[in-house]
Parts: sequence; C-alpha cells; structure tokens
Amino acid sequence: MARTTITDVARAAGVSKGAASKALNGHKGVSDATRVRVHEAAAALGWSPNAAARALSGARAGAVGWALLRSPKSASVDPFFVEMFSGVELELASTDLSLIVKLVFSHEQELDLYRRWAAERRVDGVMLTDIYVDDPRPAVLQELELPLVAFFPGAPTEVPAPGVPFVWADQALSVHALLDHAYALGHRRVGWIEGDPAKVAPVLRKRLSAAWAAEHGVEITTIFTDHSPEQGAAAALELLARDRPPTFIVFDNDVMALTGLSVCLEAGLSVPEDIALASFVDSPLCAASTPALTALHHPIADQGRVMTRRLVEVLESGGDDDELGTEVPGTVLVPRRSTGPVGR
Amino acid sequence: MARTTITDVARAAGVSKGAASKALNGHKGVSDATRVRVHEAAAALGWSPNAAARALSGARAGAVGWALLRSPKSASVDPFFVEMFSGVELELASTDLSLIVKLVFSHEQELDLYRRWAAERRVDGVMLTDIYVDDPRPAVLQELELPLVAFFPGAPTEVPAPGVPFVWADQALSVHALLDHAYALGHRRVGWIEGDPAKVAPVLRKRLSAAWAAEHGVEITTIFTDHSPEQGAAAALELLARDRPPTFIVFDNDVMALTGLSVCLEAGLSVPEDIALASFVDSPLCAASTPALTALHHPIADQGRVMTRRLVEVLESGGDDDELGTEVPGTVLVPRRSTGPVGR
DNA sequence: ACGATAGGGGAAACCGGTTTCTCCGTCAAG
DNA sequence: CTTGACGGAGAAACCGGTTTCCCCTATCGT
Repeated sequence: MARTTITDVARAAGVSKGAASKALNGHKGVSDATRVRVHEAAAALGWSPNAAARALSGARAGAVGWALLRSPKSASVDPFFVEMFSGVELELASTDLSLIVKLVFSHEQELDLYRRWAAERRVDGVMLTDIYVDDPRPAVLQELELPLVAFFPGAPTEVPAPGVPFVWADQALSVHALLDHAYALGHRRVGWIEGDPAKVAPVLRKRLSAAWAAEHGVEITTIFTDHSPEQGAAAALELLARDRPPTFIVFDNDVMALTGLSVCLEAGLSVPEDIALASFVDSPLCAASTPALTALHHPIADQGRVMTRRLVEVLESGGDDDELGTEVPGTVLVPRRSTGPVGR
Repeated sequence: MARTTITDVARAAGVSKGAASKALNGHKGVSDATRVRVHEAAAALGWSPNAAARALSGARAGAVGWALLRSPKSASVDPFFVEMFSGVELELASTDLSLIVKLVFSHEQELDLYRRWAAERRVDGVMLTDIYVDDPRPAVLQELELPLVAFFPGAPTEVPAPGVPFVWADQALSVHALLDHAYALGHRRVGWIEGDPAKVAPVLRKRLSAAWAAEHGVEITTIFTDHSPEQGAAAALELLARDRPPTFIVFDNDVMALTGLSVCLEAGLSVPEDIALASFVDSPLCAASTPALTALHHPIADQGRVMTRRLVEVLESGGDDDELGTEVPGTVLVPRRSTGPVGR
C-alpha cells in the first residue's frame, strides 16, 4: 500500500501542492470551492500529514514531552504520577498531540534530554512536575525556546520562576485542612514527616505549617525524608522516641503512612487512641489499611488536565500569553479511623 | 542560539554534508581519520540530529507507540499498566527511543490511531498489551507495515496471531500455582471471578482451570466481569448465594478482590475460616488489607522490559527475525492470611 | 611503468510537507 | 477605457537529514 502524500491529494483535487497545503491548513490564499475540493480529496484518499515532514518545515512537532526523574534504584512510579498521567492523557485525547514520556535518572540527564528534544525538534512543549528549590530547568528551557508549563504546589505569592506559565494548587489550603482537623481533635503536638527538602513543596509546607503553629500555639516537628518506606519508618521512630512525642503525625505520602502505621502498632501503640496518623495524599491504600488512614484527597487527575490544557493554550498562543498562574481545584480532607480525639 | 545542523558539523570538519552523515551513522565510505574528525566536530558543537529530518528521509522515527484502551468512564490506569510502564521506560532509558503513549476509547479509535501513526511516520513500532479473541490489530498493523510486539498471557501452544513476534507469560503456571495451593488446603469447590471474556487471557485461564479441575475432581465456577469493583462484588454475591457455594474464590484483580473481601465480611463470613480469598494479581493493596490477601506476584515490570527489548530487536533486525515467541519469567504465589485450610 | 581496482568523499536528488514569491485574472475606482 | 488593487493559485525554495551516483586518487598487481 503506497503512502498517500499531499502531492497525491493535490493531483486528485487538480491543484498544486502548495495550494493543497494552504487549503488543508485553513490558510488564506485559496477559494472556498478549492478548499472544499481539496478536503474532499484528502478524505477520499485517507490522507494524514506526515508528522516528520511537517515538523521539518518549521511547523509543530505534534508532541509534548514529560521527563520523569527517578532514582535508579526505585524506578517504580508513584501514585501521584499515575493520577496526573491519566489526567494529562485524558486531556490530550481530544487533541492531536502525542505525549512523550521519558525516564531520567539525574538532573543532568534531564537537562540533556531537553537539549536533545530541542535540537531534534521532537516536542513542541514540556511539562514540569516536581519543582526544586532554585530549579535550573525553567531557565534552560527558556533558553532552548521550548515552551513549558510547570505544575507547582504553591501559594498565592509564590512563583516557580520568572516568566514561566504555571498551574498551582494552594498548599496552604491543604496544610490548614489537616492541621485544623488535628487541632479540633485536641492535638497540640504534631509531627510532620515530609519529603525531599530540595523540592519546593516540602519546604513550603514546612513554612506554612510553622506559621500556622505559631498562630495556634501548637508545636510542630518536621522531618525531611526521601519518601521511602525505610526513611518514613525511621522518622516515625525518631518522633516516638522523643521526650514529649507528638500525638498526631502527618506523613507526606501513603507508603510512608502505611509503614508508619506498622511502626506504631508494633510499638504497642493503638491508633488512633494513643497516636493519630494521617497521610498527606490519599490513595486506595489509605482506604484499605486497618485502621483506614485519614488523608487529603487531591484532585490530581483534574490538575493534570488543567496543566495540559494550559500547555496547549501556550502552544497555540505562541507564548505571548498574558496570565502566568492558573489555580487548580484544591483538596478535600477525608477523615477515616486513624485520627481521633487526643488521648491521655 | 542558532540551531546547529549537520551542515555546520560538516563545515567545521571540512567535509561535505553527505560525508558527515555517513561518518556519524557509521556507514562505510569515509576514512577513520575523517570519521573521528566529524565526530569531534559534532561533539564540540553539541549537535543532535533533527528527529524530523531523519524520519523524513526514510530512516527511523525514533519512537515506539503504545495505545491504551480505556472505557470513557473509567480512564483510571490499572496497576498492571503502571508496572509494565515502568519496565518499558526502564528498558527504553538506555536507548534513544522515545515512548509515545496515547489513550483511546474504542477499538475503532485505536485502529485509526495506528493508521495515523503509520501515515505520519510517527513511530517505528508498536506494543500491544491486551490481546482480544480474534484481535484485528495484528493484521492491521502488518498491513500498515508497522512492526509490533505483543504481550501475550498465553500457553506453550498458543500464538496471538500468525507471524507476530510476541512475549508470553505462561498462564498455566499461574493458574496451577493458585489451584494447587487451594487443593493442598483441602478446597474442592472454587469460584473464579474473571475479567473480560472478549480478551484472550481470561478465556484461556478458564480453559486451563477447567482442565485442571477435571483432572483433580474439583468443581470450578467461572464468572466473567468487566473488572469493576461493582461487578466483582456482584459476582462474589452470586457465588455465595449458590446451594453449594465455593470455599475458595479467586479474583482476577486486586480491586475486585478487595471489594469481594468486604462483601464476605459484611455477609458475616470470616476470612479465611468460612471462605478463602485470593487475588490473581498482587499489589500493595493486597498486602495492606485485613486480612492480607493471598495473591500471585507477577514480575510485570520485567515482562515489560523483555517486551521492549524484543521490540528493539525487531526494529534493529528489520523484521527478518527468526523466533517469534519469547517466554518471560513466571509468577510466584504469595500466601497471606486470606487463605487457609477449608473449614467445616 | 601502466592499467585495473577499491575506496574516500563531493554533488545532487530526495523525503513530504510549509512558505514565499510571482504571475495572472478579475473587479472596482478614477 | 485605463489603471490599480486584490485574491487565487502555481513554481520553487526550504527545512535537515539520508542516499545514490560519480569522480578522483591512491594502491596494487603484473
């Protein structure tokens, strides 16, 4: 089966190649009658534009890129990515853009990837999901002239980098929801087992929780980890071993919360009577454990959709876009069995 | 920053464009000295080949495609995909191939997607993961001359389609592991809540389990579902309502197993004393539930790696490849609390 | 020393689109 | 009636590689 090209379409419609191109792309310079004729010919021949040829002649590559930074040891994908991925794909399904996902194992590799993507003209834009403190990626991408949209778990006053379009979910809302819940139950000493302090979100949350704590006269101890179950367990043990241990512990993800729960149970504590536990992100795991874990439900898929929508807009507008920050729907606290009134 | 092209490299090395191309691609026709000079120039200029131009001139597109068929209502991604995805990405990370993933909502859409990919020359090959009975996709892909590799949960004698390279995991091993476990515990009536009967795997498993049942004098009832928690629960209720209900129920996935567990507990049955439950696929959910669910652990990520490796080989060999079926590592039964000796 | 041969490397065509430039015909204004 | 403006459409250049074809030169054999 011979591949049908635009030349075939043009011949079938009785026009030149150039005219056919204009007709098919909705550019002016062809009459309506010709336009219709060309479209009919294209449909009849079942023509689709060759992506490579199109990208080569300076038009769009028809794809967006998403780099996933993972440590070489644990290349497993977290539920955050999975959820966001489904939102991204859902939004892209209604466009003719492809999604290219690539796993990288270091920041250096990631930057190289962007350079390659730019040189190869393989993607039209890039999605950035885990923003680091002093993240070099936005600047590199801007220099490469690769459009980007960052997903930024932020606050009204925070910006990932100057001039970068971003989508943000208000962390204050989430932090306060969890802390208000603890406070209402009578808890006054809270432990917070956070993620990577090199990332913006954990640092920001620590700042937000500290501010809230000062306001409410609550003592909050934050411990940063690498999100692994091991470090989560170690952090939990460390908190429990203190002179005046917290009565309420927040874990930044479901996996740590689950191992934290095991640690508490093995230490002979009963949950939530002796100690209350909560996870910052909800997942089926939180619902399935015993006792079920109180957690924050983040509409991550929706956030992924918004981010994708935003990237598509940036690509269509060609970058001369007015607003930079778009807020996405916030979070909902899902109280479960693992949190209750402070014991004595 | 001006984009550096192969012409720049050629000029810097003092050779022609064509010679530079040959040098960089390891084709013969250039001396070693020139080859080295060109490579040095390319490195110095930080040149990467423009993917579009390369694809256009008949070479590879540098990408492989993976279509995900999901029902419009539940676009959520299952753990199977997630695990396989991480294996695929892990394997691709060491190549310069990109992965393009696209969500589709119907078989028709999926076939259209393949036609588009072929016409656009966007991908060099395709991965097929959920093989259906009388699946039309292999034939379509072969007609489009798109190389493919199918992941096929099969048996030694089964083949997804003639002439199609595939990677297979032996279902007999899995089915027998689970049934032997049940048999050893004294169970003689087994319920099996399967997935979609339009897919090859559930049908094959039913056949395998029936054969095993005939051999061992065990009664097995299979119910097909759409993998949703609702249908899983309904199927479990149906089995429990029988005159002589099964004493051991297998669920095809973790989500159904979990809701099935709830159904049993709510019916006042104790697990595993009154009824034993197992999941055909393991997941953190199975380990976290109470009681923890006995499950089969499939090395899905490894299987994804093998499938990807195979596709890369097919692409490199240009299709004239001898062997078609590659077996991937099998499964391991993980006994947990949800299964025990048959009660009375 | 001369002819045959092999291989390095340059010129140009080609992949399939997009875009620019130019020509031509038509219609409106002077 | 002449001239100018405008819009439709063709020709050709271009994007950045790969590949074919051919020439030229160095080497080998006799």
